[in-house]
Amino acid sequence: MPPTAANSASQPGDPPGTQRVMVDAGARVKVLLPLPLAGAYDYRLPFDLPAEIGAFVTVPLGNRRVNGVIWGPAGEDGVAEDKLREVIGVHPLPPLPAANRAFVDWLSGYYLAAPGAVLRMAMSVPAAFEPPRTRTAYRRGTPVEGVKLTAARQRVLEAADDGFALPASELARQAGVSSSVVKGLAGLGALETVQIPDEGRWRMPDPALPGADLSAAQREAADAVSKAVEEDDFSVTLLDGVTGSGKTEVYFEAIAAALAAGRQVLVMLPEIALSSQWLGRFERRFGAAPAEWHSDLTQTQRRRTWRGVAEGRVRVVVGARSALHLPYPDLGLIVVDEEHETAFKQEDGVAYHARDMAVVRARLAGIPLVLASATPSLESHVNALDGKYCAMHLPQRHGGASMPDVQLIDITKDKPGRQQWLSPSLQKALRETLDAGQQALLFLNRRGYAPLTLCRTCGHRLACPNCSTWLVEHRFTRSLQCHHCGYTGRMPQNCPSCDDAESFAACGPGVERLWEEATALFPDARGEVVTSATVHGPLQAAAYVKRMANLETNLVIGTQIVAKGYHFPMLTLVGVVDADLGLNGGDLRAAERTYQLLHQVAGRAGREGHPGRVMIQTASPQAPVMQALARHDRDGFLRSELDLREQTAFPPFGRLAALIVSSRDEEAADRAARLLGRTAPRGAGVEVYGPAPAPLSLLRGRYRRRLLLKTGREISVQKVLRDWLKDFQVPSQVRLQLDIDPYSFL
DNA sequence: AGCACGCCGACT
DNA sequence: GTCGGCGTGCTC
Repeated sequence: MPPTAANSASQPGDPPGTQRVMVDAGARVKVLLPLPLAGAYDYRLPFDLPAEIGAFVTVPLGNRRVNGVIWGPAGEDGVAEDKLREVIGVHPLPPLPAANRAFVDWLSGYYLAAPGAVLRMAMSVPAAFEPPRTRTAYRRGTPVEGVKLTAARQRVLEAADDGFALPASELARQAGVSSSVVKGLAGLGALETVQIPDEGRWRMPDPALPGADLSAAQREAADAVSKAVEEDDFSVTLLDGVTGSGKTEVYFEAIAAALAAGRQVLVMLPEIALSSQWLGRFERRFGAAPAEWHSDLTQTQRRRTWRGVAEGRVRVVVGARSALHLPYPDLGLIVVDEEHETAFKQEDGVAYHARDMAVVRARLAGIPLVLASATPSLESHVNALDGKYCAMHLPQRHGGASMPDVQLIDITKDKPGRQQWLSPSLQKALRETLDAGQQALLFLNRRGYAPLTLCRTCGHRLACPNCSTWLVEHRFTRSLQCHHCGYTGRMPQNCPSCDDAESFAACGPGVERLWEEATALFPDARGEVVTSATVHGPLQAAAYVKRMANLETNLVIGTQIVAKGYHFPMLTLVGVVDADLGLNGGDLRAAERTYQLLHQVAGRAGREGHPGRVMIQTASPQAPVMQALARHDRDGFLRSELDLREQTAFPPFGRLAALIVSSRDEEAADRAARLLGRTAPRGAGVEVYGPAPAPLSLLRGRYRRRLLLKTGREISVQKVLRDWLKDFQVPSQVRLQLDIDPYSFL
């Protein structure tokens, strides 16, 4: 290749969609490193090392070598010549696609994060840059005299006759023999052993396989999203339909269209680890499993998938937030299922919202995006109302199942007994359901036995040593836990304050305590507590699903992990024990989240001919969110929430950014926060609240102060923040975190 | 993020 | 006297 070639579209073996833009040989180049540095560093590209923009390279940094990406030409006016060092090597990989590079820059600019910190998410697999591991494979060798040709051996040699090297197991499978025959032949020299790269084999999902029978409404929506895929331009479709209305089948048709066009597809699910039913449906529809991307993968799986995506061999990725950063050379469609889920908001490291960034990624790549939800977020709902998103409604439950009857129970009137949490009417309904041989679910979004333990003698409360929170008693594991920092201790015998024995009183219910109450009331029930601790990982989830399907369990007491995913036809009663739980805390989205969560839990009740009923225990049955749940009036609820946000100029009618100042030294955190408060920007459409102690004023041993910046919709919070912080020196031992569009107000 | 440099406590 | 703690600062 001529080293000065300005452009070349692609190279042989490149995945489709690859654009290679060469950098001048010998030129200065900007190399972005996956480190939290202010910007890209300049390096010299050696004359004998051709490379293109986006190439993955190794460069020297201090006394070590790091991998990075050529971000572009640098010009001669960068860093001093005597500091400039040379690029060491170029990795034999397709370059990071232009859309990915633009995405890194965009995300970094929007969330005010170092571009290298964003790139790090795209380069999270160090092993991907190392030469592939090899595995032993077998192919035809030169014929050897004196080898006894049994029938089995004959078949193996025939299977190997095409000259392709195959692993022993694969060759044996083709020949219909065991792999010992293959290894035996290799030992005799009749087969040649070679080392082949261990790159993983991906079966192609087949879009031509027949899809599900679609209702008229589904057909219309499926046609719309498939058309969007064929138009191959940026668009957002909001698929809005209740649980069971068949959203998945609809967007499967969009996936089929993208696959038929030879493009890659990304499907984002909020909690991929618990989505085995989804994976099964995909495999039945397309005849092959998608590649998974989530935090439970091994290093080897990560390497294979990362490279499979980069080299275009992986066609469909289903993953959590981080799947957004994989180096797709030819992405043709993104689907975000359960788009309202707060799990899409990443809180640690770079704080970003994966659903919002999926929109950006689609826009930068010029491809369609499908958002699916039974309870769309207010933001998406507004965008649909404004015509920015194309809204497709799927009105009915597919297959004729009716919506469950929702009944509000006023617990101030229909009172549970002392130290009890099940109201008489919910108890009665449970009795009826169990007697009818059906299943019931009690939902309480609180792990453990009791959220607070205090000493009856002196009033001392058991608190976390690292956080301003109460410790939660877990009786099953006989421990005390902090649900924020992971602190675990043993339940003390005596009060740590007054040393009185047996003086502890549990306050309030957790699922374990509810289980105690329920099994005392219904000794015949086959009850089970389901939380992230008791059902951890796909195996335990599958075991739980099996116990439910076989009616081995008929009473589930669970936290929010039972809210989604699984459908059990005999589950006909859902009891929400404390519907008001999520409404405290002054969170902007508290009511919205409560609606989404409870609607989802309610959707567990009744399916396929068994009508379900839902009983919601609340102290404020007149609250708009409770009324909306009872009347199935989602749109009315969204309207009232929207009005509220508009009056208060909160998102999406205004913009928010949070500044969290934290330090192990409380005084230092206070000083820094006060200084920020004094230099806060003011002006039309700009308001700053605080500093105030953050809702968790002590978290993981750090004291936290918080300021909130609120601006009008037309004002860029990023610009205001940049101007504000331009001259602010963050003191040592103080950390300043920025959270643009904060969700959690903790 | 690493890694070196640098300035104060307990050890071969 | 050194070994080593982690605070601070730099890496093209």
